[in-house]
Amino acid sequence: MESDPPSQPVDELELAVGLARIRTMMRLLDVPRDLSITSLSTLANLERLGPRRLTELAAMEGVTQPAMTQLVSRLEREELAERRPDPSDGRAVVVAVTQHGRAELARRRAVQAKRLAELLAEVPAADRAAIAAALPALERLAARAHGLADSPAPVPEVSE
Amino acid sequence: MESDPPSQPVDELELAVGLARIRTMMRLLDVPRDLSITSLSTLANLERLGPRRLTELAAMEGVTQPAMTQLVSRLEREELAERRPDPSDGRAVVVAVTQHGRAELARRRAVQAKRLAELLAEVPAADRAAIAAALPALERLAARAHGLADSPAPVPEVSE
DNA sequence: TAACTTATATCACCATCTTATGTATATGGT
DNA sequence: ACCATATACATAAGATGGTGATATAAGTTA
Repeated sequence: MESDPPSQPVDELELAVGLARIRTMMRLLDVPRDLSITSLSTLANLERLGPRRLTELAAMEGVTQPAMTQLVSRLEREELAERRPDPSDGRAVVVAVTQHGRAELARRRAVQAKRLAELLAEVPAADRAAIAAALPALERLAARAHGLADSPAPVPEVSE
Repeated sequence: MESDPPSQPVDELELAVGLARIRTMMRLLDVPRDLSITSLSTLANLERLGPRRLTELAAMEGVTQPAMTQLVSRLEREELAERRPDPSDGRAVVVAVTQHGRAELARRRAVQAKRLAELLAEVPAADRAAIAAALPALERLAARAHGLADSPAPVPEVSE
């Protein structure tokens, strides 16, 4: 759907190395340890995309369905998310983030943002600019990996 | 095209969100599951920085020392890394990546690079360019988080 | 309605982390 | 030189979060 000129200016191998380091960096920036990475990522997806089926969430996170069942149970126990029946399918469960879940996400992001700001302050201004410029592109890249990304209807979301 | 020294043009909150998604993306791109994320990150650090003390590695990865002891034992069992005595300190252990470890790293990176290339092909060329342009900046940012980064002498490394 | 598929849950097991603690080697004050 | 303390790593026991196999209930198809 969009372009692929002759040359690709990206060294994918170097990108793989760099993004792996970013991954480690984010792990180090993480707020203590009371919620797993996968749980947080799932919460973030729910916030971004709206309520989703359990199986769908499992696929997005690249974990098995039983793992997602347990993960959602944990989220529910802490009232960060909730299960709802699917009116169109009695077998299915629709998972939605709660207000508390949103607040928790915001809280953690604020902490990470603060730490990121400290790191950013240590690199050249040109680096900050390059990172800021690439951020939307990185988001779009990440969206591709989700398989579904933002596409399947963001859903207005019923407030709780 | 960029640069604005005084103000910092980075929305750290948005960056936290974006990099969290990149983190999830990298998890999805990961080669199956026979080596943990921390193990891979440790191997990569050893390759990049040269042999390091166990405790130092633990700090870099943000895990406890016992966790690193076990992790290194696993790496050693698979001959991806090895323990060496520290001539200057009888208590200490110096961990080094092996040839096999390097090869394994290269293999995995090649797979990830291939998958990244597929994703990159789906985004606009301008996005690829922006990402390529930001990559060195991202590496430098990640280096900051390591605490030690590339600074403490890259060490020539004795070949095995 | 029987046979099959699909969505989720449950179970037993495994990997990897944590905290608490043990052991050996350094190091510093006397 | 010696004892007290600190440091580097190892070990043990428990928690957490994943996996594969399988159960259950609800849709789907013929």
